[in-house]
Parts: sequence; C-alpha cells; structure tokens
Amino acid sequence: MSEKEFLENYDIHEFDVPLCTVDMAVFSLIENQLNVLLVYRDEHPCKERWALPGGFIDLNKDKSPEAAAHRKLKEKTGLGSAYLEQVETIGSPKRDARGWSLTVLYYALVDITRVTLPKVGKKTVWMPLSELKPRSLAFDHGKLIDVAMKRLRSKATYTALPIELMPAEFTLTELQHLFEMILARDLQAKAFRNRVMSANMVEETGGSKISGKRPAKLYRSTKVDRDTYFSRPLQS
Amino acid sequence: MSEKEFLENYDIHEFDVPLCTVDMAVFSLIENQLNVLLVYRDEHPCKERWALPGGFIDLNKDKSPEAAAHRKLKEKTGLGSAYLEQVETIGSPKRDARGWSLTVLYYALVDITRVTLPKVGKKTVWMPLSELKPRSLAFDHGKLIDVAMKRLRSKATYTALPIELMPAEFTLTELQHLFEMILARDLQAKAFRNRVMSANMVEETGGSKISGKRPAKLYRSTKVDRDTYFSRPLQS
DNA sequence: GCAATAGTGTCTCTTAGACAGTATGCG
DNA sequence: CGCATACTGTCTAAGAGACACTATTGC
Repeated sequence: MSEKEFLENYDIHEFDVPLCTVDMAVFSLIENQLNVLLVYRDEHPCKERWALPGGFIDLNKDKSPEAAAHRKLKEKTGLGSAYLEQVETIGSPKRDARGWSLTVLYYALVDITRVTLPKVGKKTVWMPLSELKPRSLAFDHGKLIDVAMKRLRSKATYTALPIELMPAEFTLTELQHLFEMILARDLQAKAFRNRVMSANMVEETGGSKISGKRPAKLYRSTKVDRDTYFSRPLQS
Repeated sequence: MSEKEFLENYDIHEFDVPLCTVDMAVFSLIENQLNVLLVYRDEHPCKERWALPGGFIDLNKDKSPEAAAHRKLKEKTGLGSAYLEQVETIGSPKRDARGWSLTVLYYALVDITRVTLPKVGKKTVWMPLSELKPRSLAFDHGKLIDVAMKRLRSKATYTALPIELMPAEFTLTELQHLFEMILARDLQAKAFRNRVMSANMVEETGGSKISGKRPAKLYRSTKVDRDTYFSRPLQS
C-alpha cells in the first residue's frame, strides 16, 4: 500500500483522542497589584464559574498552538502582540468532565494601559492574585495559574521579563516593587538598579514623576531581547 | 439544561481535533558520545524512516502525558524510572500527513548500562548525535531532537542534570568531558570540580580507575534533587 | 627520567547583598 | 527644619575563569 492510499483510508476517528485545548494566564499590573484575566463561563461544563481564557484549537484558523494562543489573547485584550510563552502541557482523564483532556498552558504579560477588554461577548474581569480563590475556578485553572506564576517567578530571578508588565514610562522604584511582588521578597535598591542599568534594559525618558517627596526619574524599556539572561540569578 | 444532561448529549467528535501524540528524545552516553534512541517505522506515514519513540496517548492506559512518556520509555529501554522532562508542545497542520498534529515533546536521560533494548517488536537503535542526519528522520523529529538538545544544553549551564547519563561509578574527568560535549566548549577543571564538589552532587566510592596514567578517583552521584540550581550559571 | 593524565593553589574579576550615607522634594 | 522617598558609596562574600603548579602512575 502506498502512502497515498494509506492516507486516503486513514480514519482520524479510529482511536479515541483527548480533548485538546489552549489556556492562557494573562498577567497585568493594576494599581501595584498583579492581576490575572478571567472569563465567565455561561456554558457547561463548569457553567457559571470563572476560567482562564482559552479553548479548543481551531484547525482551520490556527497554524500552531502559539497561533491559537495569540488569537485568544487578541480576542480578549485587543492586543496583537505581547510577551507570550508556553509553560507546560497538562492532561488527565479527570480535569474535564467531558473526557480525557489535554491543555497547552501559556502565560502572557501585558501592559494594562494598552488593553481594551471586549465590550461584547463573554464577561471578562481582571482578578488581583491576592484576592484569587484558586479552588473556585473552573476545571484545574487555579492550579494552572499557580504553575504559570511559578514560571514567572523563576524567570524574574534571571531575566528582566517582568518589565513587559510596565506602562510606557515608569520609575525604577516601581519596577523594583514589581519584582519584589513577583519574588515575594525584598530586594536591595542598589543591587537592583545596578543590575537593570548595566544590562541596558531601560533608558531615561528625561521626565520625572512626583509621588509626594523627591521626584523619581522616569524610564522606558529598551527593545532588548527578552531571552537575554543576567550572568547571575537573584537568590530565591 | 443541567450539566449531567449536557454531558450525556456531548459529542466529542462534533469538532475536528488535532492528532495528539507524545514523543521522546532519549539520550544516553556511549563510548564518550551522546546518543539518541531511534525507532524504525515500518508503517505509513513516513514508512521506512527512523523516528523518535512516541505515539498516541492511550486514553485507557495513560493518566497524563507524563505517564504516556514513561510507558513508552519503559517499552523501549526497559527502564521503569529515569530522568524525564517535558520540553515543549509543538503543533502544526503540516507536520504529519494525516492532518493537524500536536506532539508533547519530552527528553529522557538514561544510564546506558541499565538499558535493555527490546528483543522483539520494532527495530530500535542508538544513534550518535555526531552522525545524525536530522533531515532524514520521520516527521519533524530532527527539529525535535534539536529543541530537546537545546534544553539539555541550557540545563547543563545551571544544574548538574547531565550526571543522570553517567553509569554508577565515574571519574570527575569523565563527567567534565560530558559537560564539555553538551556545552560544546572546554571547561576549567578547577572551576568544574569546585562546582560539583561544593554542591555535594557526588561522593567518592573509594575506588579508582586506571586509564593508563595516574588513576582517577571514582565517584557516584548522590541522590540530590535534580532541580537544585547552582548559584551561578556557566557561561554560554 | 619522561610522558600523560589527575588534581590543586592562588590570583583576578564580576556581581549580589548589606547597609550607611547623601539628595531632593514637600509641608 | 523634619520627614519621606530617591538614589549612591563602599565594603564583603561567593564563585567562575585563568593558568601555573604539583601528584601519581606506566614505561
């Protein structure tokens, strides 16, 4: 039998296959708090619970799982581009009541000032991580957020990735606070600034920001490769 | 409609789903060379070409993609346990002639002295990476090996993971050679030994090995968590 | 002794961490 | 001025990199 004949006779439904989805933890920084985007489910299963944005790969629209994730990010935030990284693929017979289910988990870091939540369609909401009740979410999405958060935390120790969460202009103190929140520990201002400055990841805008006391210089992030690692990681 | 009713009426085949597989790059060290395990395909598609071990997730047998990977590793190497890590999930409409296909890629590090290749069933072979012709492999498996190898290289800069490839007893010079091969650069003996010793990743067995000249002390790996990172990565 | 491989002493350099000190604004 | 926040000077510690040096074997 030739390959051509084989393919003509191949029945893609001969064997049971898992349900196959893409899910995303979209993180943003709102009022000095890390938030994650949630979508309200008004269909079964897990009807009337909050879930991560995501869903089935559309075999007609999507050329790759990344493409599916980008499409969903665009639908929910209006962002055509943002930092997006695959975290892990998680599957089990139990995680979805419909059957054996596999999800490719991504996380995205977005600048909240550039986001426009959809006016129509499903309800979407920014949930502060500090107020999140992981057990209340649909499926195993509480656990997925935890996995994504662990990855972000790990990355924050050896890259400047969290800078993607900042608005166009920001102060180094604000950036340090963000890292401290992600790493859940205090950082030394001097060491942090040396690190960020010597990596040329930011440049002065010339402006400054007064928050009551001494004004802080404003910076913007330079377009440096996000995958360039610091030569030494932070502790923890 | 209740969730129960919804599930009773849910047709898992209502939408097209991707083909969903697990593939593994199993690495071993044979005669000071990195090898990868290949399996001969005697069925379409990609008939009569070499491929990574892998295949469809068995919804009845496998409780997770990891479980599927472990099952396939056991089938091909006889090993019930080995270091196994998920690398990335790769999918596209083109990578498999049968249709939109998604594969969860793992890599495994095995001690070749503990492996027993199956006597019956599909032909399996250890292919030295130096002799591998990536384009000749089935599907995109040449690229998958490259992705897995990049991950292994990255890990070798900040963990002692490659130690999993060594036999029960080995010399530090042999271990250093392994790291040099993976990283494709020479390492300083002093720095390498300091690093390995101070992390308590190995302990002396008491024995020594003569390879012609001065005998080298033999070590065994201690059961340290493979995910403990060195406080500083190696360059490159 | 010589060759070859195993293993060490010691120096430099970079950078995180610590912490006290200075700078600049407002009331 | 006092106080709060922004930012710096300077020291220490750890560990990688470099490289010359010593150690132990067979012949």
